[in-house]
Formats: sequence, structure tokens, C-alpha cells
Amino acid sequence: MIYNWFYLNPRSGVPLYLQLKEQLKMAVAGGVLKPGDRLPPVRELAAALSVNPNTVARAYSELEREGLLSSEQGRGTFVRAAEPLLGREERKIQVQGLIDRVLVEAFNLRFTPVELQELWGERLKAWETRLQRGKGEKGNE
Amino acid sequence: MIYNWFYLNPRSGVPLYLQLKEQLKMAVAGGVLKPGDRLPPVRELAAALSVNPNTVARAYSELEREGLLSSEQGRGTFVRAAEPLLGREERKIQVQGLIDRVLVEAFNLRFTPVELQELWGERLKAWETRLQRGKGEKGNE
DNA sequence: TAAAGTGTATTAATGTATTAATACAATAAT
DNA sequence: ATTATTGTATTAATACATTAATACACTTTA
Repeated sequence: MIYNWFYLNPRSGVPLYLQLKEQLKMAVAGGVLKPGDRLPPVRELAAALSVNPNTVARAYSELEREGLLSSEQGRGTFVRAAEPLLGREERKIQVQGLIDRVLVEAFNLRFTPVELQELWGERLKAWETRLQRGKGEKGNE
Repeated sequence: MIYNWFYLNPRSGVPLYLQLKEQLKMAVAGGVLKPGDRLPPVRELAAALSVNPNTVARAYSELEREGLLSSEQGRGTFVRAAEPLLGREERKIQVQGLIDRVLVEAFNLRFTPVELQELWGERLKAWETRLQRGKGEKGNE
């Protein structure tokens, strides 16, 4: 069951819809949800997570705006198979911005470029193997 | 003048104190502000930026809590010279978390590990040279 | 010691975000 | 066609964040 991949904590301080968005992104990035997969209906997932359907709807719709999902009224919500909405150059700029912010933070935490390079390598490899693992499988178990 | 390194936009949607925090971090990470340097008094910087002194005070105090600055009542606020407050392991975990978030975002934007590796290398090098440049200089011009 | 310069704390005004309740609209199934 | 299923839009209640006004406390300097 795909539900088991999600867990919301109302007392964490992090908004429910943001927690869900984050976990949905993880599920897609990690291969648990694959392009074309259908997500649970808003009411169903909302019931399973004990939140208002609007909360799930907001997570879905924001992820649609960000190009990760695709919602069709009356049909359902799906993981987008095609390229995201943004163009190649725009996406690159966005990722660059993210990387720059990490670098600034890390330098302020007194990390050296060499240490950072090592840490980055570690994490990238970890995600690569995770993506590899989730390659052959199908469906939402 | 150090003031020239800061610019706040009240209509950007981003809170003023966050804009200032970000720019202060950049100034330190990039070597414009060096350990031991004194920052402008809250009232003075506030006047220069046309905001309430509390806004500057908040930026300063949060950066103090984060270990980047050090404020002393009656004396002023300075760039912290010593190691940050967090321990080595804690800092590593924090940076790892930041990196992971970038990776998730990037994968969802359909970047491949190879592309990411390249982009990361570019940005890291860019910051390295920037840090190098700001090494010999002294004071706030 | 008085005055000026500095960061800090308290309170209030205002805007924004979050969540829920409810009704609407489009599609699919019968 | 009718009903069930699905996403969407509107509104309201509530809490939180942001900024400003103002007074306070500590340090330096004359």
C-alpha cells in the first residue's frame, strides 16, 4: 500500500500539506512512485491520513503547478511522465540556486570545499543506488 | 561602505529580516565580512535600509543564535571568529539534510546524477575562487 | 558621573498562512 | 440518463508571522 509511505504529524510545526508534498516528492525521486502511476483520490488519502481533503488537494495542486504531478478532474491524479513544465534552462537555474544556498550554509558552518565535495559524493551515490533499486518494479504494491 | 552590500525589497514577499539574514550570510561566506569585523549598529543599518531597527535586530539575533554573529549589549555586533556552536557531527547532519533536499528537488526536475555532478562542480569552483579573492583584504572599505 | 551609543525586551497592529466546511464541476461506470 | 467518483473553488475560523512603537539595560566616552 502506498499509504504506508506517508506519515503526517500535526504537532511538528510543519504544515500538513508541506509534509505531504515533501513525502510525495521523496516517493517520486526515490522511485516508489513512477511516472504514470496513479495517486490515491484526495478524499481517500485524506481519510487514510486523518486530514481534511483540502489538505491533500493542496499538496496535489501545488505539485502539479511545479510540474511533478498532473491532475484531471473526474479522472484522478498521476505522476507526470513527460518532462516537467519548465524549460531546460529554467530548471538549471533553479537547481543552481538550490546548490548555491547549500554552499553558503555549509561555508558558514565552516565546511571546507574538500569536505563538501566528499559529503556530496556520498549523498549522490546513496540516491543513485536508491534509484537503481526502484527500477524494475511496477505498481503501488 | 558595507551598506552597499545590502538591499531590501519590501514588496518581494520575502520578509525583510530574512532578506537581510541571507545577505549577511552571503557577505560572511563570500569573505566580504571577516571574522572579528564589526557590523553597523542596528539603528544605523536600519536607517540606511529604511526599516525599523527591530528588523535589523532580529536578523542579528537570529544569526547570533545560529552561531554566525556575536552581539554584546552596549558594544556592538561582530562576526564570530571562533568555531560555530554546533558540534562537528551535528553540522555534518545538517549539511547532509540540505544536500538531500537539493537532490530530491533536482531528481524531480528530471536531472540525472551526471548532470548534477557537473553542476555541483561548477558552483563549488565558483565559490572557491570567490573565497580566495576575499582573502587578503581588510576592513569594510 | 553624565551623556551618547549600543543591544534587548515588551506590546500592539497588521497581514499572511493553514486548515476545515461546504458547494461546484467534470468524468466514469452502470 | 443517472449515480458515483473525482478534482476544484469559495468562504470562514484560527493561529502565526511580521513589523513597528516604545521603553529598558548595558558599555563606552567625555
